Amino acid sequence: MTWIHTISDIERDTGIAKDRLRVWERRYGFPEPQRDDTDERLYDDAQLFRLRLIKRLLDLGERAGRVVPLAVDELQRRVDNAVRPLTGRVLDEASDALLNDLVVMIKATDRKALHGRLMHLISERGISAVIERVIAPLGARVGEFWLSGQIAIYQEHLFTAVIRSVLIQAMEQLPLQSAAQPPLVLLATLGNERHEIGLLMAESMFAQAGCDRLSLGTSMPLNEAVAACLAVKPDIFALSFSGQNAPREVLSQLKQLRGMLPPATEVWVGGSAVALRLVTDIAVARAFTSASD
Amino acid sequence: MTWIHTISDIERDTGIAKDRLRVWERRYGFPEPQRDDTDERLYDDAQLFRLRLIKRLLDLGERAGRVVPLAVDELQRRVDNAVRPLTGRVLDEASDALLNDLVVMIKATDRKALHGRLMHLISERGISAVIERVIAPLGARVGEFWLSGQIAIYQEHLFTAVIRSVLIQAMEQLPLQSAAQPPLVLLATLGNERHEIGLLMAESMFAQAGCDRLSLGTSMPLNEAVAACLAVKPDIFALSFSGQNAPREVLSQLKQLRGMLPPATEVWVGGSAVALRLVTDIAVARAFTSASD
DNA sequence: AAAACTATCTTGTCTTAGACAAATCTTTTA
DNA sequence: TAAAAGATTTGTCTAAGACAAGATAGTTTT
Repeated sequence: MTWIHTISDIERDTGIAKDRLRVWERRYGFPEPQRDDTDERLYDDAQLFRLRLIKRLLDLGERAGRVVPLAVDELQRRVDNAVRPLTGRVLDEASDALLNDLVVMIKATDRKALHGRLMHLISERGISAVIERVIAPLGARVGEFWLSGQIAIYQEHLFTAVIRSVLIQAMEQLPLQSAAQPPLVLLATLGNERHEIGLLMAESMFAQAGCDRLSLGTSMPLNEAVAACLAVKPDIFALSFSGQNAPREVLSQLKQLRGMLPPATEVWVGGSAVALRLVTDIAVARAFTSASD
Repeated sequence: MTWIHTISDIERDTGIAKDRLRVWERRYGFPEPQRDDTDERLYDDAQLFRLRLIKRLLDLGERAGRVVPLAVDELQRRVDNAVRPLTGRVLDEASDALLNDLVVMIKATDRKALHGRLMHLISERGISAVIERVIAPLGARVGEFWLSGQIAIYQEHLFTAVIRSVLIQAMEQLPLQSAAQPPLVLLATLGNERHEIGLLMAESMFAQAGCDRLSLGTSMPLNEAVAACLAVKPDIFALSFSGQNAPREVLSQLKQLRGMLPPATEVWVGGSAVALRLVTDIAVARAFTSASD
């Protein structure tokens, strides 16, 4: 059942622009799709999968000419190598078993069990610990499963929905701030970044730290984020970057941002895209470099 | 200070694809941008504004040939005419004054005042009433102000952030359900619809009605929404469509959806895109046809 | 050796005009 | 009045070539 995809489908599903796909075909000989009766491109599942792997490597900093011509297994190998150092930190057996449990719930779309288990964990260990040791690594696993097709998109959305609900509920249950003037944190993700969970995890950590917070939501254009920040004058501006982001992009955006904001505003950054490398005069929240997919 | 925009900028800011812009230029003589030294298109602010109006009318069902060649003031007139029946229902003086107050707060980016005032109103009148009579019309006004450039994008984002926080907080404060088995509502927006507030307003209404709810978030692909719905088996599947949607699209998506879901699952629809016209065997939530921008 | 400057690739995006199918409007026929 | 047929409209696809910004490699200077 090797589905047929138009070039628009591929653009939507991989994030690779049509022009780019056509030029790769011309230059590197891949992807070479079939044609329909009016000579329009038709891609199959194998090509889509290979393109997803390629996109992943490009976002990690590889160059097109070096990866587009590679065979699937070689691509897979390189992606695994690049991802393992981030995801595959050694876990004790108990944690691993717990994560497996949760993954099973996700695959069975048992939202109630998932919600209940997570809320229970939070009441036992506190939000921060659960985010760091359970939700973040779980997110990473789900992302990997999705990439390899073991989890459907809708299951990932359901997972997201449950996590959102859990985190919001947990935040509401925190005791009210005692400090008269808690620091204000403004949160956002930049550009095309749609990863809401990373942002919510960050917000939860700040919430537990007793901060006042305002989330701008995902996908803020850079200049608008700056404008908002100048208007709100927060103590901290926190950004979340998921692994979907190209490290280059992240770095250049952060530099721009730092230049445009007053020095009094601290810029904090979290998310797995950041774990790769980062040398700037911008604080990297240690607590949540591990967070988000 | 007539800014210069590349064709990519215009595509991003209006949602009109590059190909489409070029073909309009060829066929209707608009927009006819300047060229830089390498013959690439450079659009100015006036063209961007006019294109935004055109896009609005297209989304309302007009055809390109009929509106692309029109002058700005004619476009403006038609947009106003199309929008007023939705927005400008007669308000008593008190409501009007209240809305003006809130708009002033938004323009001054006074998030605390806005948050406080809305929470106070909710505690007085209840969530549903405030959504229907305050938040929804306020959202419509903000949308209009944004279109006419009186409110910056970041101000709209801040507004969204405040509303989000208010609604979530209000939902958490509702008394726990008394019914043993409250109906489960699954919520989502389809396609490119990113209007989170519409979805949150809908969720709040269901919350006040004592429903159990699960929000899939915005921008679900249609087939994934169906898959999620089949997996979760909710009693009600609720969709929100903002005015950004083309009525045609909405209708066709709804028909597809109804065909793919089991008859036992009710499909409810809300949002201003729906107010235009709708004749299907799908329930239109009267309570929130007025809701969302 | 580290930093700075150049030169040489690489690579994504823009350009052109023509073709065509799907959607929508208009007219005709039952 | 409704359905069928025909005529438009309109968005998207195609092609190969051009080019600028970014990345890499090589050279010179501090």
